[in-house]
Amino acid sequence: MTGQQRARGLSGAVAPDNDLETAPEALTPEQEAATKNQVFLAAERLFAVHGFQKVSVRDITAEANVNLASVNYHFGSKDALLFDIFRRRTAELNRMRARLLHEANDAHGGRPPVRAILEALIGPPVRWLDPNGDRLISVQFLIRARSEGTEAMRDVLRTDVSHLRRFADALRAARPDLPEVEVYWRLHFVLGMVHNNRFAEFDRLNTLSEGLTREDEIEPLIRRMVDFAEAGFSR
Amino acid sequence: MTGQQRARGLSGAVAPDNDLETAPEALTPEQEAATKNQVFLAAERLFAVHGFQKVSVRDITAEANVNLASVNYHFGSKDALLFDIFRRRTAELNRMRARLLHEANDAHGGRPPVRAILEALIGPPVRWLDPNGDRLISVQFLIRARSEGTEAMRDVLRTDVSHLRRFADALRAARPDLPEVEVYWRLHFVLGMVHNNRFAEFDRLNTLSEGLTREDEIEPLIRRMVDFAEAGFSR
DNA sequence: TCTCACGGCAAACAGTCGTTCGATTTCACG
DNA sequence: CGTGAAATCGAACGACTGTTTGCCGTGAGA
Repeated sequence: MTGQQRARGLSGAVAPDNDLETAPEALTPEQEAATKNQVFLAAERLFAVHGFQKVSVRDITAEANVNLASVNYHFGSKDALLFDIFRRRTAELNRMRARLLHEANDAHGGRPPVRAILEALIGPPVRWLDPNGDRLISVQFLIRARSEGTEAMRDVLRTDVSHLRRFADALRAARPDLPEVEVYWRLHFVLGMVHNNRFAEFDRLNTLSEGLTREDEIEPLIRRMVDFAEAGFSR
Repeated sequence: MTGQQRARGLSGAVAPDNDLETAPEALTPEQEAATKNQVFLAAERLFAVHGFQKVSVRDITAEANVNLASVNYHFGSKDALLFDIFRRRTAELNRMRARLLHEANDAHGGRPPVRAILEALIGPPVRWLDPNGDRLISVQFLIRARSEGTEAMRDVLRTDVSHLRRFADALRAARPDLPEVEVYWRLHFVLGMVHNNRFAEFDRLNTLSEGLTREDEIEPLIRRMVDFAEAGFSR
């Protein structure tokens, strides 16, 4: 990111003809309460599209139309803002996955088949890819966090596997005939499939297939991924 | 990356007791010819481990024990150095894959089965993961380039799919019964599996499996990946 | 009406970045 | 030995980074 313009407060947007009035341009309640949220959303969007290191605090505050100091005032630091976004989105995704896994447990007497487990694992992050939803940015952010995140984020990713363990346990229960280590490897492969759903990879796939692939058709994509992964588990 | 020490020439490493001699410490032939190569290798190693934006030119030249200006003198710019590494390693990988695909063609009368194609696609980059080899850094660099690369690198990745097209064509020939679009999607899934083989992901997998998974056993890993992918293509 | 904590603001801070400069050294070649 | 091109050197440049500072306007509660 190169050309950035000075972040200006909302009062800077008044029409230039009422200079004498100099009305303080009172902020509406939702506006003044929304500054922190505007920063949050602008940062998530910019980070998701351009990457973490390439987006400066000035880029964020300019995009959010707030003052430069807002990031440090509301979040403490740029890294803390990053971690805040990461933590919230990760929690949302984990909650969604856990609920689907729980439902699969209920529907299958505590022992869901492989396919139901994979649907709970793959479905939520892929459903977030829907361009008609408002989650596309969030999932791109999370995918990026995996390779470009701060030290704190990488620590969480590396050490906090409690959520994944529930899926690993469920898969082991569904395939007790399989050596344990094989289950872990196949889970790793499935996660690789999911994490590969970046904008750039879709672009490349579209170039290769000459427009045949349509990543905006979400449910068919989920079905394809679950089909592929289930087949991978079938032996 | 924080603490960097001033890059010093090789003459700075002379023993301190022969100050009077002040011999110019003549560089051996391989040393003087090696400056560009030292920069290349140091940069590849640092980029592979820490990421592109986090490594400064000063970090590189300090690691390579050369002068700060060497990067710009020999490569033009930091981005050009990055692109040079990317281009060379990509060409090597593509050559290796193409050779295996060619051999598979010869061995199967021009129409290799899915498994042979997948082995040519998966084998080379995973074989580079061997910690006993000298390619581990290169493959980690290439994986990182995929999400953190410069604009020029992303352009290449997005538009130059000529190499992948040979694999897509081979897979379509091996599975003429399959709708074309399904082949492209499954190829995308396989590539996702391959690109997920990062240090951080292995760390996470090891935490999850409590040390059961051994990513340094290369051939078993290749077999697992090909098994999984072949099964995914089996329907 | 006064008070005060809160949030927004412009400006500056100290540090790091990639890159460039001019001088010096090196070394093959005549 | 002398010459010139290539390579290396220390030092600096200007731009950009995240963060901090001091000031100001606001509005709810005493």
